[in-house]
Amino acid sequence: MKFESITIKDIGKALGISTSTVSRALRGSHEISAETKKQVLEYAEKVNYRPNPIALSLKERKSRSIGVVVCEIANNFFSQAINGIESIAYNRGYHVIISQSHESYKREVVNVQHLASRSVDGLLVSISSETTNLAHFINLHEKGLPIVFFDRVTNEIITHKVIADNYKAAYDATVHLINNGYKNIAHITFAPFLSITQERLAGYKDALVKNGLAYNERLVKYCTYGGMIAEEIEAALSNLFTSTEKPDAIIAAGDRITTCCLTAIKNSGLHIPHDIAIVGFTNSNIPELFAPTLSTIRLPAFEMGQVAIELLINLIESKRPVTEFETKVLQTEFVIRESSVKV
Amino acid sequence: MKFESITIKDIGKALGISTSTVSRALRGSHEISAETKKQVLEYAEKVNYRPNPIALSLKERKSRSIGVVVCEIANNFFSQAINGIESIAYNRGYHVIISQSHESYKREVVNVQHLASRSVDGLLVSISSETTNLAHFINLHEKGLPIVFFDRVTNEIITHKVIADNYKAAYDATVHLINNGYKNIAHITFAPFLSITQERLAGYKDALVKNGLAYNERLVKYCTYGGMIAEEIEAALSNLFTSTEKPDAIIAAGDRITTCCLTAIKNSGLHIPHDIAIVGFTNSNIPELFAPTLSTIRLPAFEMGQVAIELLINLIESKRPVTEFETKVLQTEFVIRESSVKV
DNA sequence: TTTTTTTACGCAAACGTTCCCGGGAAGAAA
DNA sequence: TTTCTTCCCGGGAACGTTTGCGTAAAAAAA
Repeated sequence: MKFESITIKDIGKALGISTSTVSRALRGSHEISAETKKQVLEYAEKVNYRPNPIALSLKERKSRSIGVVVCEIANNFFSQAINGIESIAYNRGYHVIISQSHESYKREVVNVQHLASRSVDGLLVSISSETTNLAHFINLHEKGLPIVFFDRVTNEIITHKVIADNYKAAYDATVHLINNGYKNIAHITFAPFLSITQERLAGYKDALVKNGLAYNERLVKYCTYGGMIAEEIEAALSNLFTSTEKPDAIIAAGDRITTCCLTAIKNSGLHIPHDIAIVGFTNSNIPELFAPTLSTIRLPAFEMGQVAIELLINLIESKRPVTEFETKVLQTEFVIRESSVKV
Repeated sequence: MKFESITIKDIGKALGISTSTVSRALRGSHEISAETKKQVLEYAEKVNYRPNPIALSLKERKSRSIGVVVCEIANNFFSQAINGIESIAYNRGYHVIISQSHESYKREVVNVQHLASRSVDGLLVSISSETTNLAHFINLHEKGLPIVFFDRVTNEIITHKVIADNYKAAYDATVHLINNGYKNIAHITFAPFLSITQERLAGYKDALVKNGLAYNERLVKYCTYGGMIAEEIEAALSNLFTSTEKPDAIIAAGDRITTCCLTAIKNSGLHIPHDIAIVGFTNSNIPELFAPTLSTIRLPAFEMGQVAIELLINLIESKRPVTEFETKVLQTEFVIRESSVKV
């Protein structure tokens, strides 16, 4: 099955003029007579002519499309971020091609290569939790492909970055729990190499220390697969609860981790927040529907997406090589609900 | 900023052979000597040659990309469906370009036109709730662009369709509520023109009638914007609760509608399931975390995506025009939890 | 040796577009 | 009348590939 469409050549033939004249008329060149222009424009309108973007891409060596690399879109944070990305990209005439790594290094590499070979003009990336080797990004970046990282970023590549203030978020959440009388605060988080993990861990640590509590690394559990695998989180939890230093509070670092924790706690018969408190990093829009209602740290996902795509498009459209890069830090939103306040 | 890459011309020049020879060597043509092939292959590998897909698209008049038109990806059903779509598309060498209508007819039209002009090879569509005029699809379809509808389908276009068994789902849910002693069962659903609305409504009606209850149209509320606008749902609810025929149960037709109903009921101080029961069509993966746990009808989103993309790719790759179309009906999953069972 | 076949490769066109360059016609300046 | 501008427009190359056709050299057959 094929899908024929009208070309500039067809118009030229129909009107008895050359393709170059048609092209120029369409672009409103001054060196085409008003009469010819009118004729071409009218005919093009009549036959509903649409320039072939593929031919244009070939000629201009750019595709007006940008690639997005995230772990998965079935995740509140990323789907909201993609909404932000799309809202801007569309207006600026760019297409968005989304690919999911599912937290797998291998798939990330494949996806990135695929996107690059599809000639995307730039990449918007949130690194997978399995990724420690960044060669696939570095290669492309060195060849001149504009890349902007968001949320899960890296210091190994000097470019624009957009992150949330994870340090402050974790700090505030920890202080909040301490102020509510919790003393054994666990932190269930992503893979240790991820920037978000490190930022949050730092905030968590500092809050503990500044409030006279010791940092206990046995209370920190890393989920290498970022919660894609429920067993991983359950293992972390059972490990916590069987240890001698049982936590009385948890800070969960992600959407899945949070819901998994809630389920596990519920199944274990513990009472929230009496036996254990929980604060979750989640962009769920229904934290009030949980029982008890869930205290959350919400990332500015939509805005992060918007800022990231703005930066990327600026990079793409910049006439001269950009040498000054910035890291934008957006504020998170901390909403205290029942799950972290003892009654 | 631009991003140069290696072409077969470069390879030819480097090896002192023509581009056609390089092309043929790369494709493993039999009319190229083993020696030359080896040379070319090795060199291509060495410089990391990647064929330019844009040039290929131009030549073959297809882009190996397919467009997906949904309401929004920040929705469990659609993000799961997209996962299904991607899982297949990737393996078969297709790119997926996602666009969101946000339940707006205007945006749907713009998106579809945009996708078409980007030369997608086919379209996977779930119609927006505002859409009553299908001209934008009919046009493209008549020009030969393969389209497969899923979830929200239409009878105005003869092509493959993939839907859930909405009739049975609604029927079963209604019967379940009746069996649990509920008599005034309300149905809060999408726009009346949507196929899913009609299918569910039919199941709901038939279940009532077959169980000796009268169908009361005042208990059915339509949300034209499919729950994108919370006020719409709230209005429907307050309308229901202030009427003389107060419902004692609700069947909510979508993700957003369900959560919105839960919030509203919670705020109104009513007790679920004592004062009012609720069953929701939702693909949320945390219905157990709600209080009370939520009885749900889950659509086979992932499978629907998979089946739809399979059908679409078959259509695209079919040598001869396809005249036999099918409508696949997949089964839903009904899980009864606390919200619909009186204690 | 001559003729035929096979092998291995190059040329050029095509996909749809833009844009440089060149040139004819008409009008203006000499 | 001749020369110079100005105004319009067409030819053709280029972007990266594939592919039909042509052909020189080598191999096989005569």
